Amino acid sequence: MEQEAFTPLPQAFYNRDTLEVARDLLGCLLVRQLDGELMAARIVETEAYRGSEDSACHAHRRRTPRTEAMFGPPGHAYVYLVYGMHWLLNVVTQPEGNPCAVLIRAVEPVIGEPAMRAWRSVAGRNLSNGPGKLTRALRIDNALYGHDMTQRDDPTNGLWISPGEPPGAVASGPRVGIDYAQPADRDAPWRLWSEGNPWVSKAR
DNA sequence: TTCGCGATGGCCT
DNA sequence: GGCCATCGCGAAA
Repeated sequence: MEQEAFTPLPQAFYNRDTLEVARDLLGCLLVRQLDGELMAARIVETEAYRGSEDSACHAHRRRTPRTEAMFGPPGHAYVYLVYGMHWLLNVVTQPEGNPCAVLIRAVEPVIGEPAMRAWRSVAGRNLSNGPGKLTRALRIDNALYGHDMTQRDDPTNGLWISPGEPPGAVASGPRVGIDYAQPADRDAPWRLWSEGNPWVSKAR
């Protein structure tokens, strides 16, 4: 059964140090199913956001309705809107109550690329080489806020991550767009990507 | 190819 | 009222 190849990563995978999860997610498959149609894309770029100790993390200051999902169990989705128009997908990490997450910043289409392009008609890698681009290609928005990505509860619709092949080499650098953070957090090399992969987002 | 900038809305002060 | 974990357009080169 082909579906066997797309088993969701278990909660234990996410219930670890956030930076380790961010690294280990590289090469894994982000899987989206809509009305039975399966789409999958390899994760090639992530960023770690490390809770109350990280001034770049949305949950750094206090618990609010928006960041509620980050305080929940690991393996659930934290989805939010940025710049008034782009949905960004994060996966919650660490034990419940510790508000950490990994932002998925770029993916490489593997299965169902035509379906992604049918929904989002842009040229080449613009399909999914950025955090707001991949959510549009895979049709991820606020409806998936708090979604449990460790289970397939619905046989025809869902969002989860399956194991994949680790990249040959992992590169790292400062995270994007967090100039407001404390210098130590702003400069921390917690953005990780598959070295040499052309689908990695371009730093502006 | 790169650069400059407008769009757009929820959250936080 | 200001600030964004961004994108895509048009212009310049």
